[in-house]
Amino acid sequence: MLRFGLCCLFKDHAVSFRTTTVKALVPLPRNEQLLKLSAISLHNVQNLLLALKTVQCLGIGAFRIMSPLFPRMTHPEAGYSLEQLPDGKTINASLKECKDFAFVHQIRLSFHPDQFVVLSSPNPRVVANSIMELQYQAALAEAVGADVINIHAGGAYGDKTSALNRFAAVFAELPEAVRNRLTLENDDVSYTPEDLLPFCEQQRIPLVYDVHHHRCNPDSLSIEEATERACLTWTSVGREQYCHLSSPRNGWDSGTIKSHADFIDRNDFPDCWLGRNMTVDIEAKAKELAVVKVMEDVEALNYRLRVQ
DNA sequence: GCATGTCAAGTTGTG
DNA sequence: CACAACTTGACATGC
Repeated sequence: MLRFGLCCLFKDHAVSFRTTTVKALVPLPRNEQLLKLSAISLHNVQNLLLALKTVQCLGIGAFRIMSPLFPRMTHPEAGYSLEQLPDGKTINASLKECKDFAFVHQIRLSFHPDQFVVLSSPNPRVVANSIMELQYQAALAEAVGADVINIHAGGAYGDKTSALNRFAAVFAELPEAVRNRLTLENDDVSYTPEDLLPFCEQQRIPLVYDVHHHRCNPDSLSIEEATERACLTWTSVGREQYCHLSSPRNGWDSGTIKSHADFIDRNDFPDCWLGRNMTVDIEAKAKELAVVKVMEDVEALNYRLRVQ
């Protein structure tokens, strides 16, 4: 069965996530910082549960959790632990509720740390910060039962092989909670599926195949070949494949193919994905509306196949 | 109230 | 060399 995933936010449903900035926190005395962070974190975890319930009502099978669910948690100055927050106990209880709900309803959960997490960087400070952030996301993933923390390979620095070697050295030393969740995704400027597949196969890191990035940044592999080989990086470790799908904002002949459209053009849905066992995250600005539309389109495509 | 500029962090490619 | 694009709002500030 194909299952479809929503990324982080909703368009029409009343689910909201709050955040704050270091700039706003730093002038406050510590106890007021913690009060503010506590209120935001509590709000966010309660809305995460609401998000999961909404997703379940819509028949959506996966949800990507916003990285700053607990904003600034790993920041050197403003950082904190849940135990330090006045509502820490309630927050932990709510996390458990999210985990139970996702398990009962089989909603697959994932994280996607943003571009600042770069394990291949030649700069040790960047790598150290990245590891901190991954540890935070792994603790969160553990608490809610998420099986995927997906990142990009990072910069190429003019030499992808050396960059991937640096990545491998860091990967080997990561805590188990990070290592067994970490996945790599082909990106739209540097690393193609062809660059990453041998590395992923060798390191036993699952490859999240982003077909939109592959179309923006192609290699010698067809979509069918990339899908199949990426699939093996998941099934060989007993896991369900994960892919990403989006459509270009202004069509494929515009100069802005990398930016995401509101909805998925049904022609962008790869035929070879029909009937597969995998999760597909829908990266589209119309959020849950776009996921629901893809599910309807795929239903129609399946119907047409059955009739033929 | 409402409009507007800002927000921790990295890297690449464009103008 | 500066800035936008990745993702995207929500927040903080100032009128």
